[in-house]
Amino acid sequence: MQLYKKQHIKIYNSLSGKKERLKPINEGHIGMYVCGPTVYSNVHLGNCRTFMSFDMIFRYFKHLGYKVRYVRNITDAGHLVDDADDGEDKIAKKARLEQLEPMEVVQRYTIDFHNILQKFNFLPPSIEPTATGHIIEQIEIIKDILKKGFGYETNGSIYFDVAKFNETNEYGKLSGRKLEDMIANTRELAAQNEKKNPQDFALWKRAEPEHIMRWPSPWGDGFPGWHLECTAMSTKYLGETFDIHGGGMDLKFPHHECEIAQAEASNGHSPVNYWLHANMLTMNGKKMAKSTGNNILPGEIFTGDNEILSKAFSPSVVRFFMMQAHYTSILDLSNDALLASEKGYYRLMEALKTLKKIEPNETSNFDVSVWRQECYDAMNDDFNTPILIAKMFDAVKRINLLKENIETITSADKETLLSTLKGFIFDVLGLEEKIENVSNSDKLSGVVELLIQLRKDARDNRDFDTSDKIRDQLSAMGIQLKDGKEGTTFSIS
RNA sequence: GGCAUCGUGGCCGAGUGGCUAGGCACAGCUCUGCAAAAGCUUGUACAGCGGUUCGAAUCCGCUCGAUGCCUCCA
Repeated sequence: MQLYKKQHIKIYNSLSGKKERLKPINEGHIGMYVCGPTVYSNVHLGNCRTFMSFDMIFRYFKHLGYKVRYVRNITDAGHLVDDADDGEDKIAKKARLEQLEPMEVVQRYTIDFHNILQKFNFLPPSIEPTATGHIIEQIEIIKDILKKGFGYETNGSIYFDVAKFNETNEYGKLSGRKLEDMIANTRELAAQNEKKNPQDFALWKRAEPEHIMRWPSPWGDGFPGWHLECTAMSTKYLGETFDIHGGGMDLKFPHHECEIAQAEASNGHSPVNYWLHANMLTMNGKKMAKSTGNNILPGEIFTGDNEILSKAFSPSVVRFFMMQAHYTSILDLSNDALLASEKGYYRLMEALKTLKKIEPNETSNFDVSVWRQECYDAMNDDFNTPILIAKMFDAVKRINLLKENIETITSADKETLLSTLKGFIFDVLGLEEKIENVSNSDKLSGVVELLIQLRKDARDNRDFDTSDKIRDQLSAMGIQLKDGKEGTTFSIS
């Protein structure tokens, strides 16, 4: 039997503001769309947190046995830099600055994006479509919206008529805004001459002669508006109504609001059953964003090459750090927080190694099945990874007690404990065991074992100068010796 | 200015009415030749002020503070 039949998930739906029981449209199947990156610069750590949250959610669905189609797009066109009326495409701007073809920019940063995600041990999405690959679909949606009377053309650009839409639908329901308030609070912007109302947004923009990224359309050469690509690609691959749409909190308005409007205008019904929004990663208490310069690149964490860091941190440590906070909470990055996570992560990994070596007994005094269900309960409650990790540490404590022969465990319970831990730590949380070069590791282990033996000999002879020298110098190299009842073991950090 | 969210012990961070979250750090003890590792013990925190309640970190109001969105952004 599939796990999902027993484990029932509640998720916080941004649209209703409540936790709701997840009921997929088709039993056993989940369709999920997440807004991907705009590939005009290196992906920063804040971006990674959002994608990591949805990677964890994707992993948990798969763990439960769901068949998931996970679509995460690449925005490689259509993102305007300035106000829509005199905007320039973000990709095209970067291309001009760097004297590159737009697609050269796209290629460079798409590769960077994939490299970073791979280091973080992300699972690839089922489909990773690009905006430029779906111009035709986008044009078709615009035609449909025009036909239904929710759009209008001005000088070769098409805009969405928000006021008209709001007569029959509710624009602003996702972000808790009312159109009247938005109108009352609109800032005075330069000439909005092409739009009927400032709230209207572009579905298609006319391309000026100097504009490099351009496609033909029934309204002349141009390029699609930013919000449209997600509607086009999610509809194409997941259908007019699908289960889950995710993205960063900052996309709630206007991007996701506009997606809802486009889909409702064109299809006549709501596109998404559950809206999920991942919260921001801050640094020094401020949002991380490319535009403000307050950001850190993943590569800088892996090398320690940033002024806020005292050392380098591995991708798994960063992942563990992020998983210790709930995805809907703001998380603040600091060197101290990373150091604390690193210690905890190593302790968890050590316990896992220890468990493999535990000799089983006739009885257990640890109710593994109760603990196991508590782990699922944590994840079923809106993917509460901090609670899950607390449960993992409950197990760590038990394992260390087993090591000390204070508690006992049966062979069957040991297997359940081990497989559950591995399932959550590696499959769901996506953490990785430190992978050492195997051949080097074998040789190194032999050398360390030899030194441990020499140290033991020295200690037996009460030659503590020699024994301490071995211990301290190994420690200085990052090899820690641990004296236990069953002899000495070591770990390499 | 408008709309949201949030304010938890030294640090990070769970927790929506009564029952020990967890991690890191710190202290004491056990173990140890001394350490480390591991185990045990200790911390009575919920921005402030009022209110509801037998009882509130948790509900309501106000104040203060922080952040996000309102313009590209995960």
